[in-house]
Amino acid sequence: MPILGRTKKEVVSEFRCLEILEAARGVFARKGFNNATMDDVAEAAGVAKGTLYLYFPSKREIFLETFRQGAVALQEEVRSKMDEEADAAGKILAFVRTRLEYAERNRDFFRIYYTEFNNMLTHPAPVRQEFQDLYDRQANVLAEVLREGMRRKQVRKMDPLAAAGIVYDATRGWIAQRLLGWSQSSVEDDANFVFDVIWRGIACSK
Amino acid sequence: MPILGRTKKEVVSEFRCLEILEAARGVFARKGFNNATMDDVAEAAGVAKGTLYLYFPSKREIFLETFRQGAVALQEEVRSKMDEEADAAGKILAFVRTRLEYAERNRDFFRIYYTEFNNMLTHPAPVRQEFQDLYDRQANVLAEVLREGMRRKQVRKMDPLAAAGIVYDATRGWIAQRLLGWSQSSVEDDANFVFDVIWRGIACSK
Amino acid sequence: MPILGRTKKEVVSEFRCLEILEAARGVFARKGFNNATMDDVAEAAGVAKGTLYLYFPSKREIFLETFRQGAVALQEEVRSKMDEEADAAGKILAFVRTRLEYAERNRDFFRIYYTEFNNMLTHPAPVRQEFQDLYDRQANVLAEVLREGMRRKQVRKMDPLAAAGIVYDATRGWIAQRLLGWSQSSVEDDANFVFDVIWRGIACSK
Amino acid sequence: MPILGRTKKEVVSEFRCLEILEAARGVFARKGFNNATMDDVAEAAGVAKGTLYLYFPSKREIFLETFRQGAVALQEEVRSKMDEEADAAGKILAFVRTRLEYAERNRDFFRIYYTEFNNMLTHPAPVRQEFQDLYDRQANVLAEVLREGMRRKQVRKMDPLAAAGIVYDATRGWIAQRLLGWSQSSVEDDANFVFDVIWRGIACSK
DNA sequence: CATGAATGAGAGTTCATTCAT
DNA sequence: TATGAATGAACTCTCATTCAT
Repeated sequence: MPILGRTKKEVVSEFRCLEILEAARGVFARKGFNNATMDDVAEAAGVAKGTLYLYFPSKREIFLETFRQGAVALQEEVRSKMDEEADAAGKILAFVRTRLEYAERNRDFFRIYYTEFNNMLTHPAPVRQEFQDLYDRQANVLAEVLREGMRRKQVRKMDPLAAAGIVYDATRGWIAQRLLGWSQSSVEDDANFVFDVIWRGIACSK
Repeated sequence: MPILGRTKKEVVSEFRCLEILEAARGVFARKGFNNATMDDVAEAAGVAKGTLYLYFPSKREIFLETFRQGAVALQEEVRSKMDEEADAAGKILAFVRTRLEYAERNRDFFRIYYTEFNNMLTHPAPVRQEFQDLYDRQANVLAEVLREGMRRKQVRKMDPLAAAGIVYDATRGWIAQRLLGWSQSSVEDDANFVFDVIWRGIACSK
Repeated sequence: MPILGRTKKEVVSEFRCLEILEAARGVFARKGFNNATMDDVAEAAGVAKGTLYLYFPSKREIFLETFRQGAVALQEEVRSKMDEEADAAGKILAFVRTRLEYAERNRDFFRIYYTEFNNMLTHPAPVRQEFQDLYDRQANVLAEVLREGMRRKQVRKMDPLAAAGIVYDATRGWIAQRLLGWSQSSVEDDANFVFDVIWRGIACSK
Repeated sequence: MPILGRTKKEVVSEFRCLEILEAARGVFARKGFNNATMDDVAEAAGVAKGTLYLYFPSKREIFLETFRQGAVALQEEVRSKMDEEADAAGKILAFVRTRLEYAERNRDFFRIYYTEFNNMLTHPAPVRQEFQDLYDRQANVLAEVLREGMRRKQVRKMDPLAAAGIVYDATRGWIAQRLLGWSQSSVEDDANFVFDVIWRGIACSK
């Protein structure tokens, strides 16, 4: 008896999926993709090993979904926060701060993100495109902001995609440092610091 | 008949070691640590599997040595180029440019560097310290340059280690982009661009 | 639906365990511990190699269990038969005869027992104690019987443990000879012969 | 220039052989056949691994020679001591005592003897006969002594080979106990004890 | 003669995946 | 739908033996 276009079964199934992904995220973050076993995931999820294969076709796919989920959520949160801001400076600060905050709230995801992102970009062709798209979209949003900023003379003339790359990398690197416990400051302070340096780097000198 | 304190055998042995590392570097870069097998390495090196174990005690150790070698060489090259420069700006540009150049010449090493560096930092305790030290040393050199720059009023007052982190990450990120083929510019141009943004970000505004 | 406190699964699992041990016993008896491979055992048991590791943590542990099983069963059978007898002579005859009979019925076990017992006593520390205990217990039972016999003037005054050693070794040696096919007599006759010699050796001369 | 039918080369070669066997005996005694490596043996002998193969065709053959040597020496010593005695009792005591003494002086050999003797008897056909012969010869000497004793009414009527087996096994077992450190008595006392029990077991009751 | 670097078959063990229940 | 016992290919590492020097 379909309700709101979804049967009860579908709801249960989706819920199970999420439970598994939640558990998997923790396991992958703790052990890394290769050292995590399906037994680990099954145990963490409280289901039998075989059950995992009812919801996902392979270990790799669980992993990727775990990753996708976090990446999409991150991206949406970042875009939404950026949208609330009016100018380039505000948007870029929002970009940096939101990512730092998200990382703080989703350490498991970010640990995966850092340990496996490059892996995925460099090695096995099949998934590569999907994640490159994810990056591209994010970078393009940033580039668009910068382009607009240039039009308004707030940002220096430069390759917008290149500048986006620097914003991205500086943020990314800073999150890694926080994850490794190398920063004692608040997220707020760190975000402001990174933004400050970057913004001076790309802003029109008055 | 020892020549210059080394017998012929020692020379041959060391040469064999290097051959294996060379081959291993390629394999690890192509497949990643976990997916590379000792058979792969042996075949690439043109020796039998057992031979690998005459020169290295384990797969892990081959990998680490591969890594160490590249990291140390990189560090030395960077430091030497920085030493040739007189002031903070010159030294930082040297830092960025030398790393980009080195990456260009040692793509295999950098592919490993990116895919496994975080892995090592986050996961298996035993080696962690060694590679953290490597990073620390590099970061400290950079921080010292910045500190000196601040004293001379060339660099704004800020946490030198934090600033070093940004220089480091922006460079690192840029190299990744080049490795992924996302930049069409010359190393020279890219280095100048990254330096330009960073330097404006941290320099004393006139 | 648990029956008698055991689910069907547990029964099956235990049965599988026994199947594997049975097969392993044959393999180890035929080839010895070192020359037997896990492939051999798996094939003999009619399961895949990986299955062995569902039931036992290592080759060594399969072997030891194989051994333990036989040794414990032997010991219990011997002790029970000895208990049925009233005096030292009867008990010692029971000791000799039961061991010979058991060996006849469990040739595989005894082949292992002879080829690996000393091995275990002399070489690898970890298991040693367990098997030494097994021997000690058996020897002590025998010694106690002899002590009682001395009290009743049926056995000559002598070190009971030393005498127990001789009973033990003579029996052990005789079993080896039977296993090697060097005796044509019946178990009964051989048992009587060994007992006769030993008993005259240790009994009080009238 | 052959002297006494042997060239200098042959003498050196034989000496080298003995050195290797000496070293091998220690290694095999300490680690057992399977766990001893040719590297171990080479190192203990102070030669290169390849050299071992100049003198022996295989690891197995070194081991067997090690064994043969000790077994033959033991047998000769035992036979010679028995020959010095006039009657059955004296000869059997000589048998027991000489073996115990030899074991005391050649612990390495006996450790091998016990850990591998059965191994060789039960498992790999090719060598089996040789060592069975060794046992047979010894047992036959003993049986002959007993037969003569029976003729002289010193020993009870019984199967001489069977009785020889018991003498053999009791002695063998006792040596094992000494090797394991389970006896505190002197060799002399132990020999007398074993002889005493056995002799009463087989002697004509007056 | 002596060496020891090189070999490669083969060992024990792991684990993603399947499938009968 | 859920299970988990079973699978077997693939892994790292060992070591007796060979052979160019």
